[in-house]
Amino acid sequence: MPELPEVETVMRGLSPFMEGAKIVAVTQNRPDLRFPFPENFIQRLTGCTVVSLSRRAKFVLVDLSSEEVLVMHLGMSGSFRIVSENTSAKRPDKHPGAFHHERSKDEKHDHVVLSLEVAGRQLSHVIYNDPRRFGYMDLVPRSEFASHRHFTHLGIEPLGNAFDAHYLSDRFKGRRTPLKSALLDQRIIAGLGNIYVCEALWRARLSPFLPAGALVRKNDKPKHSAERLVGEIQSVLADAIKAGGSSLRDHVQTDGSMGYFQHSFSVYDREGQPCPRSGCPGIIEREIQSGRSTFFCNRCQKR
DNA sequence: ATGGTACCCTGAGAGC
DNA sequence: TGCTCTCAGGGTACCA
Repeated sequence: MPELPEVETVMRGLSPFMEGAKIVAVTQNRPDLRFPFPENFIQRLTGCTVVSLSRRAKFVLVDLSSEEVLVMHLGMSGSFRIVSENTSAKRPDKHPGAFHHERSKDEKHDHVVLSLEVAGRQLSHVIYNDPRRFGYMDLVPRSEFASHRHFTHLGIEPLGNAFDAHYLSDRFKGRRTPLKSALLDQRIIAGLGNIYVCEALWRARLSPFLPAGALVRKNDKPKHSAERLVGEIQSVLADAIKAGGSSLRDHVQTDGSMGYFQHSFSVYDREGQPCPRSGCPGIIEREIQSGRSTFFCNRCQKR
C-alpha cells in the first residue's frame, strides 16, 4: 500500500497519539516480519518516551528518549490502527467472550502492539498489522543513524530542496534503463513507488519507456524536460498527501489506505479507460516493466 | 555496471 | 460454496 504519501499520512496520523507519550508495554506476536526483530526489542522500547515522529523515504521514524530510533517499514501491506482505552466509560460489549472465540481476519496479522500512556493517564494502543509481512521494524542508535545500512544507499527526498532538474538529469545522464525503472530506483529518489511514478509520468506527458538518459534540462534540449517531470512528481505527491490527510479526520484509522487520492488516479489501475487528459483520444494501457505493471496513455505520453 | 527474473507472504477478485 | 488462477502499492538476491 504505502508509497511516500501514504507513509507521510500514517506518520502524521500516529504523531498526536505518540509524541510525548510513554511506551508502557509492548506486545510482539512473532519473532520476525520480513526480518527478525532486533535484539531485546521489547525491553529496549518499554519505558521510553516518544520524542518525535518523522519520515524518511518510506520509513516511519520514531525518535525515542533512549537515544534510539524505532525504524518502521510498512512493506506492501503494513498498516496501523489505534485503539484508545476510555477508562471512564464501560465497554459496550454486547458479546462478551466473543473476542476469545473468533479473532477477526485482521487481528491474526496484528504483529506488534505499542501501549502508550499520555500524562500518566490515557492509554492508547498502536497496533501494527501486516498480512504479507513484507514490512519490518528495527532499532537504531541515533548516533549510528546516518551511517546505518537502511539509509546510506537512499537517494534524496522528492519533496526536499535538493531535488531539482539539475540533480535528476545528472543522475539519469547516459542511462538507458527505462525512465519508469529509474524513477523507482530508491538510490536516486527515495519514496516513489509504482503508482506515483505512473501518475507523474502521465502528468509530465513522458513515456515510461523512454531511456532515462533522454531526460535533459531545458537549456540542453527542450524535448524531454527534466524541469517538467520534477514539477509533476512534486505536485502529484503533494496532492496525494493532501488527499490522504483528509481521510484522517476521525483520527482513529491510521491505516495507510489511499485516503481519497485513489479516486484521483489518472492512469493507475485504469487499463482500457479513456485518457482523462482533455482532448486526448488515447486509451490507458498496461504493460509489464521489470515485473511491475506500468499504466500509461498510448497517445499523449511522448516517446 | 545493468537489467531482467524469481522470490519473500497472504488475501482479494475473477472465472469456472 | 469452492476451487484455481492472477495480481497486488515493497525490496532483495541472483543471474546473464
